Amino acid sequence: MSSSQSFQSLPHEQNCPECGNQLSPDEKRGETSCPSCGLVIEDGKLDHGPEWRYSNDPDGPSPRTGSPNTKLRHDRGIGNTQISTEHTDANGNQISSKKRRKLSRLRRYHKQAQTRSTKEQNIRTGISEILRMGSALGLNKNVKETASVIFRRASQQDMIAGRSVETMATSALYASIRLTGLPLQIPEIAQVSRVEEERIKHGYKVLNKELKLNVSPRAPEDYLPKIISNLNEPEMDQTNGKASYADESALEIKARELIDLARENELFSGKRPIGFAGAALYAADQLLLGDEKVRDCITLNQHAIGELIDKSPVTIRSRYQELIDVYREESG
DNA sequence: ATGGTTTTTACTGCGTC
DNA sequence: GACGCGGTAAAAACCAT
Repeated sequence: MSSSQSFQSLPHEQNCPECGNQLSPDEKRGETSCPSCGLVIEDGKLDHGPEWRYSNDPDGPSPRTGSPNTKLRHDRGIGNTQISTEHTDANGNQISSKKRRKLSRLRRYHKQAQTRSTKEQNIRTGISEILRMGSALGLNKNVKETASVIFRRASQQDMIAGRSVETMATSALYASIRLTGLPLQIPEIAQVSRVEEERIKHGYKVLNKELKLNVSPRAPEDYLPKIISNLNEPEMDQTNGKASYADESALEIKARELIDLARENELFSGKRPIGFAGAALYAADQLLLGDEKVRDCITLNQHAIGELIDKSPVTIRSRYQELIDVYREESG
């Protein structure tokens, strides 16, 4: 199902999705926020590169050790520190029994600190779930990291109590997917989660509200590449050829045009965005073919599109009609 | 739970191959 | 006759409250 093409993230917005003002990056705090409404777009944008210098470059940063800071570990990676059980120090000298006792005590504290609270434990399992599901869905690191950040914040604000870690982890992943604009829907995520769809939906709602995630509604365009990439999948009827116009990019461009038109005319309210995406492709195909009745492609009929986006042909028809109406209006 | 809206289901007729 | 398409009424699903 997954193709590399369909999971690319969108370019970052320069303007606030909330109020439209120019965004200002705050280097010190490592976040990009809107000066007008205070919406934080990118939080914790730190340098996660290796914290050591490669050579004896005297101008380089002072060398620090340990693995790079990452949000994908419940303790951001610093828990990798180990206190050796060897009875010798770094130079191979014996350690006194007094010091050994101290070290053993430190070791114990350290271990406790790693998973001290149940909160930390929750974050640990939550994030490992996010990683598991993310990998199953073929998501890139950014999406998983964003999901982890959301999950961590949820935990810090005591939103996990009373809900299952699984639920909130899945919901955080879905929230991250929505923020990135990936064309994945809850049913697809539920397939790799251990949680029912309804719970994901609810958890996502809670996250959205409490953390003020400010997710914009789905853009129908986001679905186009995914649908198009499935148009000529091998599992589709082999007797069906390709479309007769030049290439698929023409189809996508036309479909985008139709969707833009629909947006200008405020047709989206209440309707499933994916329906517009499917219908726009259908309409684009019709328009591009024009009067050319003969075509070797029947993959783009209402039924086939409906199958691809899991909607009925009736829905395709309705959206198609709405799209064509504004299109005809526009072009006289 | 409820009520408004959208989507689906099931059925229709029409034109084309 | 099979197929694609358009329309419709009623049922079902969905969603905000």
